[in-house]
Amino acid sequence: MRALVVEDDPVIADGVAQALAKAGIVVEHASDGEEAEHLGATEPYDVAVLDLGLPGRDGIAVLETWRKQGATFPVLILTARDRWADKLAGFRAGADDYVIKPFRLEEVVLRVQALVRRAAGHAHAVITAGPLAYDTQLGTVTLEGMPLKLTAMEHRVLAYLIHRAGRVVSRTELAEHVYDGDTDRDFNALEVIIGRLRRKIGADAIETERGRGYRLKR
Amino acid sequence: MRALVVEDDPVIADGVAQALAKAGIVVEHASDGEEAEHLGATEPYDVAVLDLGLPGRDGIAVLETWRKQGATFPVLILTARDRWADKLAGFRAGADDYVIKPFRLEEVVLRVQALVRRAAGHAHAVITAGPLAYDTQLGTVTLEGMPLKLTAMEHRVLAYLIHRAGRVVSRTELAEHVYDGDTDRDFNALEVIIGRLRRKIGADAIETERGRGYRLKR
DNA sequence: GTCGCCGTTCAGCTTCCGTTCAGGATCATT
DNA sequence: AATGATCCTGAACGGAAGCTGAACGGCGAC
Repeated sequence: MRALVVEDDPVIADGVAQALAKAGIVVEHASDGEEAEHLGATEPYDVAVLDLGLPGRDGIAVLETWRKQGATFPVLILTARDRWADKLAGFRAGADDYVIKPFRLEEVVLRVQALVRRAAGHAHAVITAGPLAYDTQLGTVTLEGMPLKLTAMEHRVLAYLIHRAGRVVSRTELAEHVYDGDTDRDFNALEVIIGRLRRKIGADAIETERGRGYRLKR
Repeated sequence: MRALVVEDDPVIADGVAQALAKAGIVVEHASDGEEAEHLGATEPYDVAVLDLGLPGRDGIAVLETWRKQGATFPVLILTARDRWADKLAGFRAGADDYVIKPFRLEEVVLRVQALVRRAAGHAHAVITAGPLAYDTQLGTVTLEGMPLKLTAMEHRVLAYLIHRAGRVVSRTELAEHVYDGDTDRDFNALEVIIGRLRRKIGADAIETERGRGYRLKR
């Protein structure tokens, strides 16, 4: 884990940094808005701790810049100001949590960990097989980055093959996983699906192991 | 979006429920720990608001049970107790945020929305999908900058789709998140809503994945 | 009360795709 | 090479999935 701490007061900055480090987080530090903007927009952090009371550039403006540049890491805001308007502005700018000074270091660590934990919950789970990539979250399959247009049945078959890429999958096994329950299994239906898939993803992507089943090239 | 509010004080429960409802969130309510445990473990909520001061079963225990059962929705904890130990225990048990009583209803709504948004993987308070932009705090949707006039139901459906933009959303999933647990679900009602949405935001914005669901273009 | 809005229901229709069929191609075995 | 088994494929069918216009009915506003 990698965190950016934006804080001009060296005492607070040091305290937060050490507390986070003790929790196993790699900490980098920016002491003014410009440096913060640059680092946050270019480096891949997992979380940022941002003080609003910066000299010069406003913390909210820094956050807005980050978000405009496409940074998605969660941001915990530190502030001495307890005013409603600040909270609102912070949330609107894309902050994820708030801690009011003075605070306990443990609280900051806990909240940072909570943010990281939740943000990690949607790391994209992508399974690849050769030029194919199956995004389990989006429910889409791409071929060399290009999204494939698949029917429901084709999708089910290909998804299963990708999960078992490199292994021989018998027709029986395929049918069991692709059809629910007690459908009459005529393998010819599957053969047709395989054929249509081959036309979409390349004829040699799915190999036939005669008498044993199919194998998707890895 | 669908939220579970766990709160034994009917006044607070009602206030929170109404505030969330006004923000377009479907709210269900549990007034004791047992009911809360059961609902949270079986129904697919997008967020839960949990009071720690429950009669009988402890709120922390409820949360622990949820997490043990694999519930992943974010949890906002309400508590009158401002003691450090409670916060710690709450975060340990898998809470995502904290609000101390007495609180402003707006703050709860704001934090709930931030949690939902973050849980869906969005950093900024304004979520965009193609020409659409959804302001999670104002609750407004714009199409190429022009504000859209949507009915309550259209709003709920579109908001959910925007949170899941690019993903295939099954009719079942959609129904589960825009209706409360008691309503009979006839997909045809959803089809009509989708049709009306398409007329407002463009026919090709929402793609039909036959046999799998809908997908809002990103 | 009465009016208007909106969520739902219904019926009819269109589109799509999973399956079937028949014939052909390919392979293993002798 | 012959034969039988296995697998492929183009075409077509039929039913399911989804769309839509219209109308109903409930509910809140005035």
